[in-house]
Amino acid sequence: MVRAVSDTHGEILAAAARQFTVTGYRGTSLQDIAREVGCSKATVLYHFANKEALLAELMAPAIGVLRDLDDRLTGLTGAAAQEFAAQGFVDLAVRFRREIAVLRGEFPELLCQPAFAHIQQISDRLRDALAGHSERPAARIAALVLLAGISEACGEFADITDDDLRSALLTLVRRAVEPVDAPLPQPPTTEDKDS
Amino acid sequence: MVRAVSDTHGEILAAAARQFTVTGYRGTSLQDIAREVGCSKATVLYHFANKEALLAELMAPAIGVLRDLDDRLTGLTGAAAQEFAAQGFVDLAVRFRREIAVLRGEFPELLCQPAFAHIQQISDRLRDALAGHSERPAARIAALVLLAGISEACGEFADITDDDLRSALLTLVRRAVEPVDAPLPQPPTTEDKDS
DNA sequence: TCAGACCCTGACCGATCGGTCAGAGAGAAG
DNA sequence: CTTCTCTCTGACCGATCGGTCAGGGTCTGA
Repeated sequence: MVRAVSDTHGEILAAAARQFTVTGYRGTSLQDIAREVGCSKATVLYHFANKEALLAELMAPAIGVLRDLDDRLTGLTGAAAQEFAAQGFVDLAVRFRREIAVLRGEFPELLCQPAFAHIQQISDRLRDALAGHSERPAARIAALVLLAGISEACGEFADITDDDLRSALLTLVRRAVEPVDAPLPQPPTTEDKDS
Repeated sequence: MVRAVSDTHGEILAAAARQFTVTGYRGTSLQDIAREVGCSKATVLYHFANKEALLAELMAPAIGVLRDLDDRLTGLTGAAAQEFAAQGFVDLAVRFRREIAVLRGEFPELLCQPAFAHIQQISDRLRDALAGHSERPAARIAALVLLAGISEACGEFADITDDDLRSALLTLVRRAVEPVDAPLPQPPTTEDKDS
Protein backbone atom coordinates (compact mmCIF):
# COMPACT_ATOMS: atom_id res chain seq x y z
CA MET A 1 0.00 0.00 0.00
CA VAL A 2 1.05 3.55 -0.54
CA ARG A 3 -0.48 5.38 2.42
CA ALA A 4 -1.13 8.50 0.31
CA VAL A 5 2.61 9.00 0.32
CA SER A 6 2.98 12.48 1.78
CA ASP A 7 4.25 14.81 -0.90
CA THR A 8 6.78 16.37 1.41
CA HIS A 9 9.44 14.67 -0.65
CA GLY A 10 8.24 16.42 -3.77
CA GLU A 11 7.80 19.74 -2.00
CA ILE A 12 11.38 19.62 -0.81
CA LEU A 13 12.54 18.81 -4.30
CA ALA A 14 10.59 21.72 -5.76
CA ALA A 15 11.80 24.16 -3.14
CA ALA A 16 15.37 23.05 -3.65
CA ALA A 17 15.03 23.54 -7.40
CA ARG A 18 13.76 27.08 -6.91
CA GLN A 19 16.43 28.04 -4.42
CA PHE A 20 19.29 26.41 -6.30
CA THR A 21 18.43 28.40 -9.42
CA VAL A 22 18.50 31.64 -7.48
CA THR A 23 21.32 31.24 -4.98
CA GLY A 24 23.14 28.25 -6.41
CA TYR A 25 23.92 24.92 -4.80
CA ARG A 26 26.58 26.16 -2.43
CA GLY A 27 24.64 29.28 -1.64
CA THR A 28 21.54 27.43 -0.55
CA SER A 29 21.49 25.82 2.88
CA LEU A 30 19.31 22.93 3.97
CA GLN A 31 17.83 25.38 6.45
CA ASP A 32 16.73 27.65 3.58
CA ILE A 33 15.00 24.78 1.83
CA ALA A 34 13.32 23.60 5.02
CA ARG A 35 12.08 27.11 5.72
CA GLU A 36 10.45 27.41 2.30
CA VAL A 37 8.77 24.02 2.65
CA GLY A 38 7.70 24.78 6.19
CA CYS A 39 9.39 21.85 7.85
CA SER A 40 12.54 21.30 9.85
CA LYS A 41 15.99 20.77 8.45
CA ALA A 42 15.94 17.30 9.96
CA THR A 43 12.91 16.49 7.81
CA VAL A 44 14.84 17.39 4.68
CA LEU A 45 17.55 14.99 5.78
CA TYR A 46 14.96 12.36 6.55
CA HIS A 47 13.82 12.38 2.92
CA PHE A 48 17.27 12.74 1.40
CA ALA A 49 20.45 11.07 2.61
CA ASN A 50 22.35 14.33 2.28
CA LYS A 51 22.51 17.55 0.31
CA GLU A 52 24.30 15.93 -2.60
CA ALA A 53 21.60 13.26 -2.93
CA LEU A 54 19.02 16.03 -3.20
CA LEU A 55 20.92 17.60 -6.06
CA ALA A 56 21.44 14.25 -7.75
CA GLU A 57 17.71 13.47 -7.72
CA LEU A 58 17.03 16.93 -9.07
CA MET A 59 19.43 16.44 -11.95
CA ALA A 60 18.64 12.83 -12.77
CA PRO A 61 16.19 13.49 -15.64
CA ALA A 62 18.46 15.99 -17.37
CA ILE A 63 21.47 13.74 -16.98
CA GLY A 64 19.52 10.83 -18.39
CA VAL A 65 18.68 12.77 -21.52
CA LEU A 66 22.27 13.94 -21.82
CA ARG A 67 23.57 10.38 -21.66
CA ASP A 68 21.03 9.30 -24.22
CA LEU A 69 22.13 12.11 -26.50
CA ASP A 70 25.73 11.02 -26.06
CA ASP A 71 24.88 7.42 -26.92
CA ARG A 72 23.11 8.38 -30.11
CA LEU A 73 25.99 10.67 -31.05
CA THR A 74 28.56 7.89 -31.18
CA GLY A 75 29.01 6.63 -34.71
CA LEU A 76 28.05 9.89 -36.36
CA THR A 77 30.80 11.94 -37.98
CA GLY A 78 31.32 15.20 -39.81
CA ALA A 79 28.38 17.38 -40.65
CA ALA A 80 25.88 14.79 -39.50
CA ALA A 81 27.40 14.67 -36.03
CA GLN A 82 27.61 18.44 -36.00
CA GLU A 83 23.95 18.91 -36.82
CA PHE A 84 22.85 16.15 -34.46
CA ALA A 85 24.87 17.64 -31.61
CA ALA A 86 23.42 21.07 -32.31
CA GLN A 87 19.82 19.89 -32.35
CA GLY A 88 20.27 17.57 -29.41
CA PHE A 89 22.03 20.02 -27.18
CA VAL A 90 19.75 22.93 -27.97
CA ASP A 91 16.72 20.79 -27.27
CA LEU A 92 18.19 19.57 -24.01
CA ALA A 93 19.19 23.05 -22.93
CA VAL A 94 15.72 24.39 -23.58
CA ARG A 95 13.88 21.55 -21.89
CA PHE A 96 16.07 21.61 -18.82
CA ARG A 97 16.66 25.33 -18.53
CA ARG A 98 16.17 25.29 -14.80
CA GLU A 99 18.37 22.29 -14.05
CA ILE A 100 21.19 23.66 -16.16
CA ALA A 101 20.94 27.01 -14.45
CA VAL A 102 21.51 25.25 -11.14
CA LEU A 103 24.89 24.02 -12.20
CA ARG A 104 25.87 27.43 -13.52
CA GLY A 105 29.35 28.17 -12.36
CA GLU A 106 29.50 25.37 -9.86
CA PHE A 107 30.53 22.87 -12.48
CA PRO A 108 34.19 22.52 -11.49
CA GLU A 109 33.49 21.33 -7.96
CA LEU A 110 30.26 19.50 -8.66
CA LEU A 111 31.75 17.52 -11.49
CA CYS A 112 34.10 15.92 -9.01
CA GLN A 113 31.19 14.25 -7.28
CA PRO A 114 30.52 10.66 -8.34
CA ALA A 115 26.97 11.36 -9.45
CA PHE A 116 28.25 13.72 -12.14
CA ALA A 117 31.48 12.00 -13.01
CA HIS A 118 30.65 11.40 -16.66
CA ILE A 119 28.99 14.59 -17.76
CA GLN A 120 32.27 16.43 -18.26
CA GLN A 121 33.38 13.75 -20.70
CA ILE A 122 30.03 13.82 -22.42
CA SER A 123 30.10 17.57 -22.84
CA ASP A 124 33.62 17.28 -24.22
CA ARG A 125 32.38 14.86 -26.84
CA LEU A 126 29.48 17.19 -27.62
CA ARG A 127 31.90 20.03 -28.11
CA ASP A 128 34.09 17.96 -30.39
CA ALA A 129 31.10 17.00 -32.50
CA LEU A 130 29.95 20.61 -32.68
CA ALA A 131 33.45 21.60 -33.78
CA GLY A 132 33.19 19.07 -36.59
CA HIS A 133 35.94 17.09 -34.83
CA SER A 134 38.31 19.72 -36.11
CA GLU A 135 41.58 20.50 -34.36
CA ARG A 136 41.51 24.11 -35.48
CA PRO A 137 41.45 26.44 -32.50
CA ALA A 138 38.78 28.62 -34.08
CA ALA A 139 36.44 25.65 -34.41
CA ARG A 140 37.06 24.49 -30.86
CA ILE A 141 36.60 27.99 -29.51
CA ALA A 142 33.35 28.53 -31.38
CA ALA A 143 31.94 25.23 -30.17
CA LEU A 144 32.83 25.90 -26.55
CA VAL A 145 31.50 29.44 -26.62
CA LEU A 146 28.21 28.19 -28.02
CA LEU A 147 27.83 25.35 -25.53
CA ALA A 148 28.77 27.50 -22.58
CA GLY A 149 26.73 30.45 -23.75
CA ILE A 150 23.61 28.40 -24.33
CA SER A 151 23.94 26.72 -20.95
CA GLU A 152 24.40 30.04 -19.28
CA ALA A 153 21.83 32.02 -21.17
CA CYS A 154 18.87 29.75 -21.62
CA GLY A 155 17.90 29.99 -17.98
CA GLU A 156 17.40 33.72 -18.32
CA PHE A 157 14.69 33.65 -20.94
CA ALA A 158 11.81 32.51 -18.78
CA ASP A 159 9.49 34.73 -20.81
CA ILE A 160 10.11 32.91 -24.07
CA THR A 161 8.35 29.72 -25.08
CA ASP A 162 10.31 26.53 -25.55
CA ASP A 163 9.65 26.48 -29.28
CA ASP A 164 10.74 30.06 -29.88
CA LEU A 165 13.85 29.64 -27.79
CA ARG A 166 14.73 26.39 -29.48
CA SER A 167 14.45 27.75 -32.99
CA ALA A 168 16.37 30.91 -32.15
CA LEU A 169 19.20 28.95 -30.59
CA LEU A 170 19.34 26.46 -33.41
CA THR A 171 19.52 29.24 -35.97
CA LEU A 172 22.29 30.85 -34.00
CA VAL A 173 24.30 27.65 -33.71
CA ARG A 174 24.00 26.82 -37.39
CA ARG A 175 25.16 30.28 -38.32
CA ALA A 176 27.96 30.43 -35.77
CA VAL A 177 29.47 27.01 -35.95
CA GLU A 178 32.56 26.39 -38.03
CA PRO A 179 31.66 24.38 -41.13
CA VAL A 180 33.32 20.98 -41.27
CA ASP A 181 36.76 20.88 -42.87
CA ALA A 182 35.92 18.84 -45.91
CA PRO A 183 32.62 17.91 -47.51
CA LEU A 184 33.06 14.28 -46.61
CA PRO A 185 31.11 11.66 -48.52
CA GLN A 186 28.13 10.76 -46.43
CA PRO A 187 25.30 8.42 -47.27
CA PRO A 188 22.44 10.50 -48.59
CA THR A 189 20.01 8.42 -46.57
CA THR A 190 18.85 9.22 -43.02
CA GLU A 191 19.90 12.75 -43.75
CA ASP A 192 18.29 15.94 -42.51
CA LYS A 193 18.09 18.26 -45.45
CA ASP A 194 19.20 21.59 -44.01
CA SER A 195 22.39 21.54 -42.00
CA MET B 1 59.51 56.91 1.71
CA VAL B 2 58.55 53.48 0.58
CA ARG B 3 60.46 51.17 2.91
CA ALA B 4 60.73 48.50 0.20
CA VAL B 5 57.04 47.99 0.79
CA SER B 6 56.84 44.28 1.60
CA ASP B 7 55.24 42.52 -1.31
CA THR B 8 53.02 40.43 0.93
CA HIS B 9 50.12 42.51 -0.31
CA GLY B 10 50.87 41.51 -3.87
CA GLU B 11 51.50 37.90 -2.98
CA ILE B 12 48.13 37.67 -1.28
CA LEU B 13 46.50 39.22 -4.33
CA ALA B 14 48.20 36.75 -6.65
CA ALA B 15 47.36 33.76 -4.48
CA ALA B 16 43.75 34.89 -4.24
CA ALA B 17 43.57 35.25 -8.02
CA ARG B 18 44.86 31.73 -8.51
CA GLN B 19 42.54 30.18 -5.96
CA PHE B 20 39.47 32.13 -7.01
CA THR B 21 39.86 30.92 -10.59
CA VAL B 22 40.02 27.31 -9.43
CA THR B 23 37.57 27.09 -6.55
CA GLY B 24 35.61 30.28 -6.99
CA TYR B 25 35.12 33.15 -4.58
CA ARG B 26 32.80 31.36 -2.20
CA GLY B 27 34.80 28.17 -2.42
CA THR B 28 38.04 29.82 -1.37
CA SER B 29 38.58 30.62 2.29
CA LEU B 30 40.93 33.23 3.69
CA GLN B 31 42.72 30.34 5.32
CA ASP B 32 43.37 28.77 1.91
CA ILE B 33 44.87 32.00 0.63
CA ALA B 34 46.99 32.48 3.72
CA ARG B 35 48.28 28.92 3.45
CA GLU B 36 49.42 29.42 -0.14
CA VAL B 37 51.15 32.68 0.71
CA GLY B 38 52.69 31.17 3.79
CA CYS B 39 51.29 33.63 6.29
CA SER B 40 48.48 33.68 8.80
CA LYS B 41 44.86 34.43 8.03
CA ALA B 42 45.17 37.48 10.25
CA THR B 43 47.87 38.79 7.93
CA VAL B 44 45.51 38.57 4.98
CA LEU B 45 43.01 40.60 6.95
CA TYR B 46 45.71 43.07 7.91
CA HIS B 47 46.32 43.86 4.25
CA PHE B 48 42.68 43.78 3.19
CA ALA B 49 39.75 45.06 5.18
CA ASN B 50 37.77 41.92 4.40
CA LYS B 51 37.31 39.23 1.81
CA GLU B 52 35.15 41.41 -0.40
CA ALA B 53 37.81 44.14 -0.49
CA LEU B 54 40.29 41.55 -1.71
CA LEU B 55 37.98 40.63 -4.56
CA ALA B 56 37.30 44.26 -5.36
CA GLU B 57 40.99 45.08 -5.67
CA LEU B 58 41.45 42.03 -7.85
CA MET B 59 38.66 43.12 -10.17
CA ALA B 60 39.39 46.83 -10.26
CA PRO B 61 41.42 46.88 -13.49
CA ALA B 62 38.90 44.79 -15.42
CA ILE B 63 36.02 46.85 -14.13
CA GLY B 64 37.79 50.03 -15.07
CA VAL B 65 38.19 48.87 -18.65
CA LEU B 66 34.57 47.74 -18.71
CA ARG B 67 33.35 51.14 -17.57
CA ASP B 68 35.54 52.82 -20.13
CA LEU B 69 34.10 50.59 -22.82
CA ASP B 70 30.61 51.50 -21.65
CA ASP B 71 31.39 55.20 -21.76
CA ARG B 72 32.70 55.04 -25.30
CA LEU B 73 29.69 52.97 -26.33
CA THR B 74 27.16 55.66 -25.49
CA GLY B 75 26.26 57.68 -28.52
CA LEU B 76 26.94 54.92 -31.00
CA THR B 77 23.99 53.23 -32.63
CA GLY B 78 23.18 50.47 -35.07
CA ALA B 79 25.96 48.61 -36.81
CA ALA B 80 28.62 50.93 -35.42
CA ALA B 81 27.59 50.19 -31.86
CA GLN B 82 27.33 46.53 -32.66
CA GLU B 83 30.83 46.31 -34.06
CA PHE B 84 32.27 48.48 -31.31
CA ALA B 85 30.65 46.33 -28.63
CA ALA B 86 31.92 43.20 -30.29
CA GLN B 87 35.50 44.42 -30.53
CA GLY B 88 35.48 45.99 -27.10
CA PHE B 89 34.02 43.06 -25.28
CA VAL B 90 36.12 40.45 -27.02
CA ASP B 91 39.25 42.42 -26.26
CA LEU B 92 38.25 42.82 -22.64
CA ALA B 93 37.36 39.18 -22.26
CA VAL B 94 40.69 38.08 -23.68
CA ARG B 95 42.78 40.50 -21.65
CA PHE B 96 41.03 39.71 -18.41
CA ARG B 97 40.42 36.00 -18.91
CA ARG B 98 41.41 35.21 -15.38
CA GLU B 99 39.37 37.90 -13.67
CA ILE B 100 36.27 37.02 -15.63
CA ALA B 101 36.71 33.36 -14.78
CA VAL B 102 36.61 34.31 -11.12
CA LEU B 103 33.12 35.67 -11.40
CA ARG B 104 31.93 32.63 -13.31
CA GLY B 105 28.63 31.58 -11.86
CA GLU B 106 28.88 33.73 -8.79
CA PHE B 107 27.51 36.74 -10.61
CA PRO B 108 24.05 36.82 -9.05
CA GLU B 109 25.25 37.18 -5.48
CA LEU B 110 28.37 39.17 -6.19
CA LEU B 111 26.52 41.71 -8.28
CA CYS B 112 24.55 42.67 -5.19
CA GLN B 113 27.70 43.94 -3.54
CA PRO B 114 28.29 47.68 -3.82
CA ALA B 115 31.64 47.32 -5.55
CA PHE B 116 29.96 45.62 -8.50
CA ALA B 117 26.66 47.44 -8.50
CA HIS B 118 27.00 48.88 -11.99
CA ILE B 119 28.44 46.05 -14.02
CA GLN B 120 25.10 44.32 -14.48
CA GLN B 121 23.72 47.46 -16.08
CA ILE B 122 26.81 47.87 -18.20
CA SER B 123 26.64 44.30 -19.46
CA ASP B 124 22.96 44.83 -20.24
CA ARG B 125 23.88 47.82 -22.40
CA LEU B 126 26.61 45.79 -24.06
CA ARG B 127 24.12 43.09 -24.87
CA ASP B 128 21.67 45.59 -26.29
CA ALA B 129 24.36 47.05 -28.51
CA LEU B 130 25.42 43.61 -29.66
CA ALA B 131 21.80 42.85 -30.47
CA GLY B 132 21.72 45.96 -32.64
CA HIS B 133 19.24 47.44 -30.13
CA SER B 134 16.70 45.12 -31.66
CA GLU B 135 13.68 43.91 -29.72
CA ARG B 136 13.54 40.66 -31.64
CA PRO B 137 13.97 37.71 -29.29
CA ALA B 138 16.37 36.01 -31.68
CA ALA B 139 18.69 39.01 -31.63
CA ARG B 140 18.58 39.31 -27.85
CA ILE B 141 19.17 35.60 -27.42
CA ALA B 142 22.12 35.55 -29.79
CA ALA B 143 23.73 38.51 -28.05
CA LEU B 144 23.31 37.01 -24.59
CA VAL B 145 24.58 33.60 -25.66
CA LEU B 146 27.67 35.21 -27.15
CA LEU B 147 28.41 37.40 -24.16
CA ALA B 148 27.86 34.60 -21.67
CA GLY B 149 29.68 32.04 -23.76
CA ILE B 150 32.72 34.22 -24.27
CA SER B 151 32.86 35.07 -20.57
CA GLU B 152 32.58 31.45 -19.66
CA ALA B 153 34.84 29.98 -22.29
CA CYS B 154 37.75 32.35 -22.62
CA GLY B 155 39.19 31.30 -19.28
CA GLU B 156 39.59 27.77 -20.52
CA PHE B 157 41.93 28.48 -23.40
CA ALA B 158 45.08 29.15 -21.45
CA ASP B 159 47.08 27.49 -24.23
CA ILE B 160 46.04 30.00 -26.87
CA THR B 161 47.70 33.37 -27.35
CA ASP B 162 45.75 36.55 -26.80
CA ASP B 163 45.89 37.47 -30.48
CA ASP B 164 44.69 34.11 -31.72
CA LEU B 165 41.90 33.97 -29.19
CA ARG B 166 40.84 37.50 -29.95
CA SER B 167 40.63 37.01 -33.69
CA ALA B 168 38.81 33.70 -33.35
CA LEU B 169 36.24 35.19 -31.01
CA LEU B 170 35.77 38.27 -33.15
CA THR B 171 35.20 36.15 -36.23
CA LEU B 172 32.69 34.08 -34.32
CA VAL B 173 30.80 37.09 -33.04
CA ARG B 174 30.62 38.75 -36.44
CA ARG B 175 29.30 35.57 -37.97
CA ALA B 176 26.86 34.79 -35.18
CA VAL B 177 25.39 38.14 -34.37
CA GLU B 178 22.05 39.18 -35.81
CA PRO B 179 22.57 41.86 -38.46
CA VAL B 180 20.98 45.18 -37.59
CA ASP B 181 17.40 45.65 -38.74
CA ALA B 182 18.04 48.41 -41.23
CA PRO B 183 21.21 49.78 -42.76
CA LEU B 184 20.90 53.11 -41.03
CA PRO B 185 22.82 56.12 -42.30
CA GLN B 186 25.78 56.69 -40.07
CA PRO B 187 28.26 59.57 -40.27
CA PRO B 188 31.45 58.28 -41.83
CA THR B 189 33.47 60.62 -39.59
CA THR B 190 34.73 60.02 -36.05
CA GLU B 191 34.90 56.38 -36.91
CA ASP B 192 37.37 54.08 -35.23
CA LYS B 193 38.43 51.43 -37.65
CA ASP B 194 40.11 49.14 -35.17
CA SER B 195 40.54 49.84 -31.49
C1' DT C 1 68.18 55.17 23.78
C1' DC C 2 63.59 55.54 22.97
C1' DA C 3 59.07 56.43 20.70
C1' DG C 4 56.37 55.15 17.09
C1' DA C 5 55.03 53.22 12.68
C1' DC C 6 54.72 49.11 10.30
C1' DC C 7 54.11 44.10 9.76
C1' DC C 8 52.65 40.04 11.49
C1' DT C 9 50.62 36.45 14.62
C1' DG C 10 47.98 33.13 17.89
C1' DA C 11 44.05 32.93 20.28
C1' DC C 12 39.65 33.76 20.19
C1' DC C 13 34.65 35.06 18.73
C1' DG C 14 29.82 34.39 17.01
C1' DA C 15 27.51 32.54 13.17
C1' DT C 16 26.41 29.04 10.14
C1' DC C 17 27.20 24.94 7.80
C1' DG C 18 25.92 19.71 6.90
C1' DG C 19 24.69 16.04 9.52
C1' DT C 20 23.19 12.81 13.76
C1' DC C 21 20.10 11.05 17.13
C1' DA C 22 16.65 9.87 20.48
C1' DG C 23 12.14 10.30 20.76
C1' DA C 24 7.21 12.17 19.95
C1' DG C 25 2.87 11.70 17.34
C1' DA C 26 -0.27 9.50 14.15
C1' DG C 27 -2.28 5.58 11.94
C1' DA C 28 -2.75 0.73 10.60
C1' DA C 29 -2.76 -4.09 11.89
C1' DG C 30 -3.13 -7.71 15.27
C1' DC D 1 -5.27 -2.32 24.02
C1' DT D 2 -0.60 -3.13 22.23
C1' DT D 3 2.71 -2.98 18.67
C1' DC D 4 4.87 -1.52 14.67
C1' DT D 5 6.00 1.59 10.92
C1' DC D 6 6.17 5.93 8.93
C1' DT D 7 6.88 10.81 9.43
C1' DC D 8 8.71 14.43 11.65
C1' DT D 9 11.21 17.26 15.14
C1' DG D 10 14.31 19.83 18.69
C1' DA D 11 18.52 19.52 20.52
C1' DC D 12 22.86 18.83 19.63
C1' DC D 13 27.57 17.94 17.26
C1' DG D 14 32.13 19.03 15.08
C1' DA D 15 33.93 21.71 11.46
C1' DT D 16 34.65 25.80 9.20
C1' DC D 17 33.62 30.32 7.98
C1' DG D 18 34.83 35.63 8.13
C1' DG D 19 36.45 38.64 11.30
C1' DT D 20 38.55 40.86 15.88
C1' DC D 21 42.07 41.90 19.11
C1' DA D 22 45.98 42.40 22.12
C1' DG D 23 50.48 42.03 21.70
C1' DG D 24 55.31 40.79 19.85
C1' DG D 25 59.15 41.87 16.45
C1' DT D 26 61.58 44.93 13.62
C1' DC D 27 63.02 48.89 11.53
C1' DT D 28 63.49 54.16 11.35
C1' DG D 29 64.14 58.77 12.72
C1' DA D 30 64.92 61.80 16.44
